[in-house]
Amino acid sequence: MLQELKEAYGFIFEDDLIEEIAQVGSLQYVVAGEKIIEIGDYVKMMPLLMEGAIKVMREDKDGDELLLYFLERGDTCAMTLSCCLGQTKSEIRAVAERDTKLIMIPIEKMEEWTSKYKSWRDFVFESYHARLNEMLETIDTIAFMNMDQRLMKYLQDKAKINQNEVIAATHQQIAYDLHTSRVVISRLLKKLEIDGRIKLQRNSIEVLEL
Amino acid sequence: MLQELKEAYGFIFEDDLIEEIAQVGSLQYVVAGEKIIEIGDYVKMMPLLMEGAIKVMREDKDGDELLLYFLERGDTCAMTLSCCLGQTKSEIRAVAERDTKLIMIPIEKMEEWTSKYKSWRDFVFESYHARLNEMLETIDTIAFMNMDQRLMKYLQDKAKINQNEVIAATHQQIAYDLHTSRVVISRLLKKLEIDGRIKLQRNSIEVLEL
DNA sequence: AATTCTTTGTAACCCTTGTTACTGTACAAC
DNA sequence: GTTGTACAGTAACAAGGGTTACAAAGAATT
Repeated sequence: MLQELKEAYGFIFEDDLIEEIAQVGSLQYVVAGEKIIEIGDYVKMMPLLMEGAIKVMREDKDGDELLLYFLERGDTCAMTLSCCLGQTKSEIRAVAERDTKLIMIPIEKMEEWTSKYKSWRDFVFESYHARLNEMLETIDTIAFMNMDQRLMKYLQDKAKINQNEVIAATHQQIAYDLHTSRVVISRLLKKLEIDGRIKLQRNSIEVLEL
Repeated sequence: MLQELKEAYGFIFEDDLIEEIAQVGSLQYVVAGEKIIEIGDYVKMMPLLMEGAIKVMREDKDGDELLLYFLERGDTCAMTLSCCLGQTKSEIRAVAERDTKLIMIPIEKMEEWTSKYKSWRDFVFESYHARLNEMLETIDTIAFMNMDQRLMKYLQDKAKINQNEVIAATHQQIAYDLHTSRVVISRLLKKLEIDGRIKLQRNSIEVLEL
């Protein structure tokens, strides 16, 4: 674990801190599609993403969903972080987008490391910064873009995070992520295909324009 | 200044820190409507809100605007905070919603206080937490609500932040904040008036249902 | 091969929101 | 008072996107 930690976080954390993480952190593997955190959960551990990717979603009272953003290696979930510190319930749902390896850190360490390690403080601040910017981008997307543009951006983001220009997803699944209906997605996807920007197959979409 | 600082922040900051703030901070008065930070500005000072209220806006390349949230006494702008730490440009615009009194802190102090004062760390984390939740609420609003609901929520929020159930605003100004057109706002306001939820006058709106 | 289930394509329709255009009214400046 | 300007009301229409309904095509099961 130590070696992997150094690979993923060696550039930002001091050796002392990395060793502490290796000691108190517990490895956890999550297969693609599996839920990591549910809305309303109390968060007792903070995840550091080692490998894979995580999809962060928002849901309202009526069960309407919306994709917020993806997390990659080196990221941590600032929302979770925020919940850890405040001892509040999770406001979001996290689902493994790919097979994912996490290191879970007990929240008691948070306070300790924050005063002890400058690199940890910087990491936490940087995470908040990154997450606020992701949220801003999400707001830009839903506030200023039409559904066809949102869809294209979604496909590009998803191809990138899965490191594969062929996306495995049904129209219905995409519709959930973008908080719209399957019919709308089918309609727009067909239009994108006619325009030569994607190629449609059953259960998968190839993004031609990246 | 010391006395006011104790009133506004005495419950969260140690006396030592409050004295430091009083020493290095500079008071600044901003009248309602005046701009505080523009998109693209480099941020050299961090504001602590003593009195008044600030409106935080997002704008895209085409000049389309959207209100993100309001800040009140005791708040700081986490976006600014985030920019200070990262030495990046502002992603948002801040405008005084009411006459506002700020204490501006040089960003050099940030790093120092973060390692020195636990209460400062907690404040910064709490600010991030609050801002992330505001952003989530903003996303909920634009993603899950219709324009009539958004408008009513906007009027209520604005009445609250201005501590006055009579809102001074033209339909056009509201339209900018909600990123829609004047005609749409006029239409929906008239409907809200017919439903007995507000009362319309020229240049002002009285919110009856709070 | 026949059946069933899942996924996709598409038409028709409706509602919300955005656009254009025109009118009337309050208010300030002259 | 007359004029000009900002603000508000409203009609008519357009566009985007949500809904319902149904058909066709793969894939899985029997």
